[in-house]
Amino acid sequence: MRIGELAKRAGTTTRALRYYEQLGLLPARRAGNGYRAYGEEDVRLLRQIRTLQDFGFGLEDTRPFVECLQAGHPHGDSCPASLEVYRKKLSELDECIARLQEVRTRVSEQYARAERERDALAAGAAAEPPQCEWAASAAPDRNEWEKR
Amino acid sequence: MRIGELAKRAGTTTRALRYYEQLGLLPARRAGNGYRAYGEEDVRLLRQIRTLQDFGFGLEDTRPFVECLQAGHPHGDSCPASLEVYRKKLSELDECIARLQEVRTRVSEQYARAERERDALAAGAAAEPPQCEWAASAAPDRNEWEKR
DNA sequence: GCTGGCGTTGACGCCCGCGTCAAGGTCTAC
DNA sequence: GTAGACCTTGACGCGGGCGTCAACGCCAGC
Repeated sequence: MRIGELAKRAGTTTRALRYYEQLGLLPARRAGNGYRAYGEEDVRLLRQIRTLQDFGFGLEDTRPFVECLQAGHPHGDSCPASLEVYRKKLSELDECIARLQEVRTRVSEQYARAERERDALAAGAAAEPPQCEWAASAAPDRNEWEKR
Repeated sequence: MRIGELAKRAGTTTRALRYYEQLGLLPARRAGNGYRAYGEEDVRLLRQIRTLQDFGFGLEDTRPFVECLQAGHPHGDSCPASLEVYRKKLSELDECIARLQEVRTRVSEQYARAERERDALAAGAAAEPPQCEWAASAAPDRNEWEKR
């Protein structure tokens, strides 16, 4: 199988495959004409990589899985190093989720406060609706709360 | 106030300030010698930027807040455009958190499965210690990872 | 023999928010 | 006058995962 077909079968691009080879993931044999030559096992490797990427793993994090498959194990996660990556990623995910939830809380607090203040202003304006101009200009200048 | 002092007071660096100016956030007056000159109001702008950045806002997302302050409003979020950014960010956060939780679930499933298989192998190895090779290779090919 | 579709390597581009260096100008203190 | 602490602009680097182009080779079909 040549690079184009492998890319198609794994749902990626030739550029990505060459990049993986450059990283030392997914090395390729060469045909007589210099073309890269792949086999069915490379499809598995590649699918393993893509699956982990979908999970947000970086390419380096996929390396233990790939090496595990290359070593002939039934799954990419049949090796201790892969399990270790799982554990690391799970704790990273937990940390990340917690951080995002904390941020979400704080942002929504800010949003609620800002809306309350906006509504308070609108209510105040509605309470004393049509005011003559000199009265308006004599009132505390709403638009210039900031002294410069 | 010159750039170094402003940076120190806002807890950032001169490089960041120059970058903000380049983006059109935080423009600066110039002193006679060409040095950038800042006032107290710039401290407020900068603190607004830094706060939002801590929330994970991109610099462009902070622009409405900064412009709102520059327009003389009491808070960076006193303007509709800022509220709109809040809303957009909240929905982005929700989406992101949901995605991460989904991923977390799937990764932990994979992890659990991989550990079960490891333990099963260990138990099997302990139960029938020396097994012939053809029997080991006849193991059932349990769930494939994923395709896509 | 020519076209077109594959393949090859190499190199630069992108995004974002700066860090870091280079080569110089300005101001203060001794 | 000179050290050193600040300032200026400009330019390149980085990380991750490729996209995209250039310039060329290989091979099948007409």
